[in-house]
Amino acid sequence: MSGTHTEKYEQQRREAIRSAAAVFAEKGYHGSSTRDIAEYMGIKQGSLYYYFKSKEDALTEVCLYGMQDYVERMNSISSSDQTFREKLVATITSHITKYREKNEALRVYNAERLYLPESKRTRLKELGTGYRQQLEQIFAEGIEKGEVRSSIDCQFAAHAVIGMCNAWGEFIDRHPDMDLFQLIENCVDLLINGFKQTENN
Amino acid sequence: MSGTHTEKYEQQRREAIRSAAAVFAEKGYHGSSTRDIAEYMGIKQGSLYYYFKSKEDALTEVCLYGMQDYVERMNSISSSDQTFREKLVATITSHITKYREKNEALRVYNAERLYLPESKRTRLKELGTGYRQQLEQIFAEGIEKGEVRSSIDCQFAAHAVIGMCNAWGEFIDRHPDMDLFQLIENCVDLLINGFKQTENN
Amino acid sequence: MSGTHTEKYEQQRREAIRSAAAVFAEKGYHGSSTRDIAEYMGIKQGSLYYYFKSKEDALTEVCLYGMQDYVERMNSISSSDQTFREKLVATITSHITKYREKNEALRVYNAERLYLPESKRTRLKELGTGYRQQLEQIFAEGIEKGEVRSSIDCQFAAHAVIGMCNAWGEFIDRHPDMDLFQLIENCVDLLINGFKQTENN
Amino acid sequence: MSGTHTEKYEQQRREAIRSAAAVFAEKGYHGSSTRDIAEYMGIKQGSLYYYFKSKEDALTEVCLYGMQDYVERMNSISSSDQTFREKLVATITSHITKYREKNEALRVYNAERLYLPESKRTRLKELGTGYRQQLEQIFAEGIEKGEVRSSIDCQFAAHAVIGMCNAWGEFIDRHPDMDLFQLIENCVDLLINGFKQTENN
DNA sequence: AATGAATGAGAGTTCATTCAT
DNA sequence: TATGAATGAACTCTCATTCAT
Repeated sequence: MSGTHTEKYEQQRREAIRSAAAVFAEKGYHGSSTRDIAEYMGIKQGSLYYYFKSKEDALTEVCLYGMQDYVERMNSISSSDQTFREKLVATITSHITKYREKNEALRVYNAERLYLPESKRTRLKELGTGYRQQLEQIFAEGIEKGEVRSSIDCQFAAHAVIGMCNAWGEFIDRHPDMDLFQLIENCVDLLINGFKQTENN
Repeated sequence: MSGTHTEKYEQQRREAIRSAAAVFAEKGYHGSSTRDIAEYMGIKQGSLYYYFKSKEDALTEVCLYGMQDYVERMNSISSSDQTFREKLVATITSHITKYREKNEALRVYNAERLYLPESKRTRLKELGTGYRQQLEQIFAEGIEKGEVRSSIDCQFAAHAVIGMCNAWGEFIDRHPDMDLFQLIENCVDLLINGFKQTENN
Repeated sequence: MSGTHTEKYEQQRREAIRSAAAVFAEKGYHGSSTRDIAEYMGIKQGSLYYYFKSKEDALTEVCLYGMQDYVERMNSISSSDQTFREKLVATITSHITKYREKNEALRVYNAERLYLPESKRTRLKELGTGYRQQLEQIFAEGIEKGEVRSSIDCQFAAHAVIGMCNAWGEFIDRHPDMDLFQLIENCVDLLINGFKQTENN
Repeated sequence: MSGTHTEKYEQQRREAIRSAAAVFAEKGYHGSSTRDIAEYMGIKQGSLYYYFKSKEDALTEVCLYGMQDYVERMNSISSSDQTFREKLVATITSHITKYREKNEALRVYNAERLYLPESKRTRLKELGTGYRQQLEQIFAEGIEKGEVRSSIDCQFAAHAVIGMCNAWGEFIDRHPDMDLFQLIENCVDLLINGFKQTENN
């Protein structure tokens, strides 16, 4: 891909993806027009098609973009040698702060990816599945080390963490004044206590 | 409202709301056309306007409809004389099973209400706030009775429960074979343990 | 088809087909815009889609319309009990006068049908083939009765007649003052002499 | 024209005309994009404008190119000292084989020239008229020498030959397996017999 | 000699909405 | 109570064309 295009092109293309992310995040995929995106970017509508083959293509790119470093952070968390608790804290922190960093692309991924046709969703699904599996693995290790009670279903646990983070993500997006530090602490507290080893279990 | 219209009209109107809910839930608000809704209902596109002033009006009605008995159930749970645990179980069960009963209206409320202009959202906000406050109250009582540790922030707790239920709701909607009983049990387990009184707290 | 729509609808639809025929005939399929057609018909662009599913659909209908009574006339000629010469005269007359009657639809069929996807062309092909085969049959009879020399290839003959008529059709369309009577006579003369039995053949 | 440009330029320009011919022939004038033409030629869209002032200009050039050696051949046939029959055979053979040689430019001339504005069509008309007049002259000579009956209208005859050849040209273009030799023989046979002197005429 | 980037106009199509019947 | 017919605005997308480099 790089090599076939000039530096300027790639730069503008990234800009286009970011613009699409911002607009989709605000108005939703179907609620956004290509003119909206172009205007946000400061070019004319028709010129968008120099960077995207179609509006759907734009959505695909935004979703991929949104997942990428999200997944990368999980890779590094998962492969580190922290304890279960530390890894869980890191995961939650990473996930929630991404929303505060206004990572519109991730929100778009969560809210709009289902509008993509199956064929364009395969790569996205792989990324999502990869993320979840690493989180499951963290829980599995937690059970091994006795930090998590063995009755916990790792799949359930992973989904629950992700779901809760996304829910809070949406929330803080609409409440910009919220104290993230306190929120993360509360989440960690809830989840750690909810999953941890108990005397009689 | 009632009184000016015949019985049949009201009946058809409810049918129109349910149709709109079904279509919005499947395709999203902007992705749905008024023709889609009319077709789903078995009437012609123009006839919809006999029941809705506009498409936006339809969304408003759907969201209200989606919230109504959801909130009502919470009213009866909240005012019953069950224990904290029982109330939490009832809340989660009510919330999650609503999704399995294909309560499309609730999904639409969660996913699309933000497309409504502020003015049309006031009543919805009141309902949502009411729901959350009752849930907060349940936690407050849990703390009083020593079933929940006092360090828990009731607002946080309520939001967390709602967020998690919605997340699972979306999930089971895409996984129709999932075992709801097990899921609810896992949720209850996580939340009860996550919030409950501990020795040193 | 009839029965599902009102009388007015069918009437307007026919009007739409005629308008499309006129516009396509003048500017070609790709050179015509749906706005052109609508304007010609005296309605607004968007309203066209009440009568056609797409521009391509309009082309299909025009082509079918153009072939229909053209083929019907051939049916009646072919099944009459005229002599070979009379049938040939009738065919040529019918074909050429259709162009003078400003049967734009037939011109469109000839010039633009290849832009239709294979799937939409089957019915058209059948009609065209039917027409040609009846003409071939006329020649076959001519041979039997000794009016056409037996060395003539009926397929070639039929194609030649059709091709020549179309060529003249285009021509007279651009030369509205031309004397059709003389032209038809010349064509008949050429073809009859070209195909007729000779002493040494 | 030559003199202001290098050799390479003229070479590339001819290549551009041939490319435009090929693309126009396949998709029609309005159905072709300048990008199609450029791609066919192996250059970029914008670069086409180095060789053509506009798309319309390209069409003009293609039509001229298509007529040129077509007319030249007629010149040499017409000025040779062959018999009427020989000249007719040569004309038909030349015309029909041009289509098999995939002379796209000629097809484009026939199918698309009417899209050009009057002003750009004068030179084309001259060429076409010249061609036809030479063919008329051949018939006139045929009458003089008693090979064609005197009642024949030379204008009609010339048009008829051209029309028939074009019709078959289009046909063989869609039927690449057809036996050209047989076809030409049939055409000659039809036309010679159709026009020749008869006992009683 | 050729291109990358951009544009403005216009294409086909959809759709919320209206209204006479 | 419901519909057929129409509309106008908006939409996604294409394309001929320009021009600095």
